[in-house]
Amino acid sequence: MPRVSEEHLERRKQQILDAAQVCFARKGFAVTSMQDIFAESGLSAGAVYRYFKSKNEIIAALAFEAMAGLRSLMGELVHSDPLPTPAEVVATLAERIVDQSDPVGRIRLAPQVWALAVVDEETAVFVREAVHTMRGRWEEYAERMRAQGWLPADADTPAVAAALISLLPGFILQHLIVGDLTPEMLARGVRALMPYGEPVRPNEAP
Amino acid sequence: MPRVSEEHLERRKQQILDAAQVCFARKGFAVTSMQDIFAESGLSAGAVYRYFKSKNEIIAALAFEAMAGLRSLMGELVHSDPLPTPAEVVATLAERIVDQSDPVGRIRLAPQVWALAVVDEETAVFVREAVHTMRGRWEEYAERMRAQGWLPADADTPAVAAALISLLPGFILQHLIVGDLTPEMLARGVRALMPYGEPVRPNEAP
Amino acid sequence: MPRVSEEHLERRKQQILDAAQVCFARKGFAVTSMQDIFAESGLSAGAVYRYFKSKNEIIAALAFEAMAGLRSLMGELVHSDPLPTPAEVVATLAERIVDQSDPVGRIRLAPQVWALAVVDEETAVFVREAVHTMRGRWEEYAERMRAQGWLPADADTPAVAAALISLLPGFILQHLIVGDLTPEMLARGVRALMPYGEPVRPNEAP
Amino acid sequence: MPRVSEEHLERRKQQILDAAQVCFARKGFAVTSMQDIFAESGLSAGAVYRYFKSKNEIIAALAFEAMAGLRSLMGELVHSDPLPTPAEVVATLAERIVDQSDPVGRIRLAPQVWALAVVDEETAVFVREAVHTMRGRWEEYAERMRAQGWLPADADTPAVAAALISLLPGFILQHLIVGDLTPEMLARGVRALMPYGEPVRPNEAP
DNA sequence: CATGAATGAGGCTTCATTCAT
DNA sequence: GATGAATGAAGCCTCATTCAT
Repeated sequence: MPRVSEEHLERRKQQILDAAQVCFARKGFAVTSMQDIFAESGLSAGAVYRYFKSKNEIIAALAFEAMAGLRSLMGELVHSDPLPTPAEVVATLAERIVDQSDPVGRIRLAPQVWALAVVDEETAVFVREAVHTMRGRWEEYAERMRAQGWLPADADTPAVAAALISLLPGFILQHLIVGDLTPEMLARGVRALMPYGEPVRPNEAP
Repeated sequence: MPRVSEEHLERRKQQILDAAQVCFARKGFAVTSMQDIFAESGLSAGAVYRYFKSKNEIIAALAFEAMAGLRSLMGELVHSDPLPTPAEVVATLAERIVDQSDPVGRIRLAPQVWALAVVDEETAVFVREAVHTMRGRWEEYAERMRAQGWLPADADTPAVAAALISLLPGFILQHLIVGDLTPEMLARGVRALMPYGEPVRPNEAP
Repeated sequence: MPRVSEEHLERRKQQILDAAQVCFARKGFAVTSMQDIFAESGLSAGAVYRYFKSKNEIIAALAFEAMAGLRSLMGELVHSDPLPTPAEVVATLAERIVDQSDPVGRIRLAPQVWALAVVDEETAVFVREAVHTMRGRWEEYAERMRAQGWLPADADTPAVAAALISLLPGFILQHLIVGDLTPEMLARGVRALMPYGEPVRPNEAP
Repeated sequence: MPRVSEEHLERRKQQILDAAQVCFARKGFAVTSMQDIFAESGLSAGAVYRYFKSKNEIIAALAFEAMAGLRSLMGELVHSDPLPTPAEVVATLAERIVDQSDPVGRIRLAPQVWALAVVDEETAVFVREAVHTMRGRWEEYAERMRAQGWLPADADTPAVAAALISLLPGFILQHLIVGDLTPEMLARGVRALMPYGEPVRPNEAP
């Protein structure tokens, strides 16, 4: 029978995660110290450790959130009607990504999580999970493309999904690190390469 | 053993970098300790510090090599004759990437470097540099695509380059973390989306 | 044990300074390791570093105290009534110095501080400050000497102050290093050279 | 049967001592590393270690030289004719000290040596030795003072010597650290306090 | 004789975590 | 529940010294 309300606990937890997120986005998982998180959250060491057993648990929670965020990003697009072109889908996603990449935005954690997943099996597990879910969404989309006649009847839709999904990390990195790639530009490139719905197909083989 | 040859020095430096590379690929920049590198290289602390002023300098050297490696990967492809389709280019690159992703392969460092670049300006500098060079190569390729009639005459080739290059990080991550994406599968997906050179274009707009 | 009293904190700080003082008096600033201080204080590394940011900060605090100690030594003497002779003043100061030169006495740090001040500007700053204050006191004394008729009316009292103050480092060093110079002996020498208040002046020029 | 001439060895040794002296004067014994000395001397590690068994041996050699230098400073003054007043002696010595306190001057080592002597018995040994020799010189001087009638017949000449010698460290420190005490000023102060040879004694006792 | 690469103990400091209050 | 002082292992790096060449 908890003395404090469930929501109080939840609020505290979120307060810690928010602070940690700011720190991690600023300095990365490794360089951020727990003391940084104490300071940013305004809580004491003991308080933070009441809600999270370890720094790794905070990282894991945030890594999970970051992946979940990416995953949820592409939820509804699949079912839009009429079927958006790949350029349109990509543009929409890229815009959402840009929205979340302010200095404290969740997206800034994505590259940290990927790097961690390469060397840490525990992290790899739910990155894989997130990728699989996302691929599922893209597969549905690829199937609608095929139904639309945008792909051959025998097209390998999982492969198409994998290819389309591959565009996103590249956009995120170019956006976060290089900083000069806009959603519009990406969409323009994709549209040139995959001109679905364009009045004239320019790329007929000779 | 003083007065050693220039190449001895170079060999030592490489010995250290190789050892560090193994450690970093295994545990990441942050978790790898200098002791790990001493042990892996078989050298003493003092010896390593004769060649590199700090752990950061080793990381920087390796990060640089990793980006340079990625960059050099796509050197000649641009000039192949006849012009390879995007699917072919991507397949070739993906194969090279796979070749280099064994436990000690340089590619395993790429995600670490990206993560670092997001929070460390110094690293960001040469990641940017590498991206710009790579984009240059892809732009040449995009221009050849246009010349070939695969892109509209007014196609935004820098945008096309940015879009195509975006595919690679996604492949690397899916390959390293999820492990189930092969070069062939990626190529299949790309070919379905960009069927240049196919006898019949299936995806005519209605 | 959080939320401790202000005085607890102060006590801890003093505990550390006391331990450091013992170590420094025994082995000098350079040879004393932080481990020595941890052991002597009975505190852990982390505890010590909670109160002092670095070894240098401990040295600085102690160096400051040592100089402040010397300075405060000669506070009241100046205003004694009737005016003590230089020999009396010097004897009194030397006695106090002897009192503080037991193995844990602050005076043992003075030579360390002087040595440091020669090569470290930061230390030099407050040694200078201490010297200036002390000279001020001696100048007041010199002025009373003049008023007493012990100095010519046009005597350069700052110069007299500098000369008198010069006797102290020499006494400290001879006491600490050679060990055979007592306050009485110094006073005897000074009295022979400056026989103020003696019934007969023996040193008339021919 | 040495392959190289005796004087070559001596020259090398001096070359090393000179370099070490520069380093020590600049940064102090503790902060100066052997690598600093290698660099300053232009010799290799092996070369330096051929002439000195350890860093401590270099310090000892230089500490000895520094004390010997101080000692030799006051050699001939004692026998000057006619007998110089204390103010004159002190002025002359102070001038010599100033001459040697340029950035690489031997005098800058004196405070280092004193500090070392307080904590290191080996150093203390020859500082004591130097002090004793110097006191011997000052005693001769004090005896001449007495013969001159400047001191009472029963004056404790060793005590007078100790008192006079005490003035020097104070001058050295004020000169090196505070920087505003000139030989002239010191002499003025001493003359006011010990007006030997002045036409009129102002400080007659009542 | 000289070189300078190599050693490795040990120095200073940080930081995730605990627990008495 | 909350606090924050305390812990101590471990990290990075320096440096006096050696010795193969």
